[in-house]
Amino acid sequence: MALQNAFEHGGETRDKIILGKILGTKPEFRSKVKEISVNISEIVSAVNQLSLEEQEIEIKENFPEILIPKEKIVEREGLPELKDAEQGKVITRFPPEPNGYPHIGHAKAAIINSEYAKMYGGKFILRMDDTNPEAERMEYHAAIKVGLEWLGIEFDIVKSTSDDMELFYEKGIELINSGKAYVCTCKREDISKNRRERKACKCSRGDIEKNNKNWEKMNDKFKPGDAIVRFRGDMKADNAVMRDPVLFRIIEGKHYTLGEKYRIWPSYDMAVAIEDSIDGVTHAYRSKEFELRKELIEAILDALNMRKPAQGFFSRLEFKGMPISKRIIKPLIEEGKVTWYDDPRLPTLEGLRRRGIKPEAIRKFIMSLGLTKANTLAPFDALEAFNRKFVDADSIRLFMVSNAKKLSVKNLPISSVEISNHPINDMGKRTIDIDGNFYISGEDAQTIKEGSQIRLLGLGNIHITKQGIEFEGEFVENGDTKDIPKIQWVPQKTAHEIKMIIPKTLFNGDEFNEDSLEELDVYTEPQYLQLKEGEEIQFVRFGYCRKDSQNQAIFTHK
RNA sequence: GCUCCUAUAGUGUAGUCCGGUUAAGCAUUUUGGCUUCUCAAGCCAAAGACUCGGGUUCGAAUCCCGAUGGGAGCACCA
Repeated sequence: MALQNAFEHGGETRDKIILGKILGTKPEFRSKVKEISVNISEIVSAVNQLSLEEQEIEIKENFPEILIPKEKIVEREGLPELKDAEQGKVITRFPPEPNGYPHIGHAKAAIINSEYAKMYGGKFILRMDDTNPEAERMEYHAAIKVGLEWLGIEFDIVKSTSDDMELFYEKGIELINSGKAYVCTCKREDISKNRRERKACKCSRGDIEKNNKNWEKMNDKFKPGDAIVRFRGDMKADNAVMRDPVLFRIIEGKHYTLGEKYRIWPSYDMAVAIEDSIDGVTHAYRSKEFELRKELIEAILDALNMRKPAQGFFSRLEFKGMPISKRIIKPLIEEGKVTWYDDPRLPTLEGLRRRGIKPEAIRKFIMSLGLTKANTLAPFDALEAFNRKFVDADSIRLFMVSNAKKLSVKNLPISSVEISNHPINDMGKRTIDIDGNFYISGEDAQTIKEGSQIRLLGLGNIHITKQGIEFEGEFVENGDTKDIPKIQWVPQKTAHEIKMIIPKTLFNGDEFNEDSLEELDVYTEPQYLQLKEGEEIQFVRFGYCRKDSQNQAIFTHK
């Protein structure tokens, strides 16, 4: 063994390492560490005396088996195993609130939970968490559905939290009657202050009868803010969430599906606890800002003698310089700094889609992030790398020139040229008509010298006879393709002008990046017009872009 | 302020539960090479990490204690 180790590490080994290896593989020696370590030292020094060549000979003669390369460690695929998970019996869920457009953070929660359901052959629930009529709208509900569909996430059950209002009331009354909840009529500021100071208020001493009466009053007499139902937690608890939190409150706004049918609405904790329990959710994973609520949710379910799901948490997903929260995005839209929620600079699902990010890439990317609780600010280039791999295989290759310069070529022997749409995969060919008048891109033009040769990709070599604002050249028959600049081109006659939009980071630190959207007027081949909207293109030597419309393309990435 | 969570290369992670067969694996990034009628893709190679300080142990990324950095919660939002 010493021999092997020495050979693998340049002819030298150390006794400590050999000792570790022996103890690691043969536990029976662990009680005799002292004795064997003496032996090991002797062997090690003997081995180190040998030269690398001598070691190799020794190995070949006596232990040929160790020359066989070691197996690589297989990396775990996918998500880590769930605790207490039984094949076929796992139920997970994704409970978004329809209060905004879905973004990459939603994608993470949805993908992780759906993957787990898949992994265990279980069920996956979409539950619209709509218990705050003031914030929720059909528009958002629909946007979330569209986003999830785009991501390719499938659900076994689709429901809304508000489907179970009567049940929440039932459970709420049960809590009141068992003395585990009470109606508090204190002022909002006082409640908050008491929470901070860990003091109970007088309402918590009210008897059950009074609480029942007040609960009835919440239905009509009390105004929003006058009364709330609080869970009898522990005002002295270190976990502030446990200090008699809200279970129900009065909201008079119109709910987007139920209208004004109800005015007492359950809080998040109440709703989630009951819903996860009755929906049969076995494993509830959500982002870690909810971590403190785990204890509360379990306390509520204990108080009601209801089944508890296993709860897990993962870090929030955000990209550097790409804000996720409505609080930041909304003003940007209002000020016209970004156009809408589908602005390609935004990490919304719509934004990512318009930018040309594929749902498969998002899934892979999220899976690669793992399930850690450490804060991550994922760099966008990781997503791009995944996306590039998906997109490369079926992106048509097209020519596009920016900052166009004219080039006229004399004695062209042909009037059209056929160019392959993809270098490896069979995506057909296109024919481009040519008459000797081309556009080439300004960046290439700068490096072109009079008297030199360039190659117009797929066409042929050109001997440059004049450089300047406009270029002139002569066609070279059977030009050599080695060691010569190869550039893309577009015929002037059929050039189609489009706007190229290049999204950049929205924020540098806290500061809005005024140059976050670069716009270029570029020429591309007429073939562009034949493509479907949303198709991914690779503009040769420029990068991958998504066709946004007949006149506009969005740069995806290099 | 109080409470909780967290810490592995530039970045994201695997390994940590159950210390040794991993002088730390993968991906991304960067650089070089091969290939190529693209600066893409593909292939090959290189570079690069266990936050710090103690303790336990023959042996610590892994267990314990402390410090420090980062994040979250302390809403009648979810």
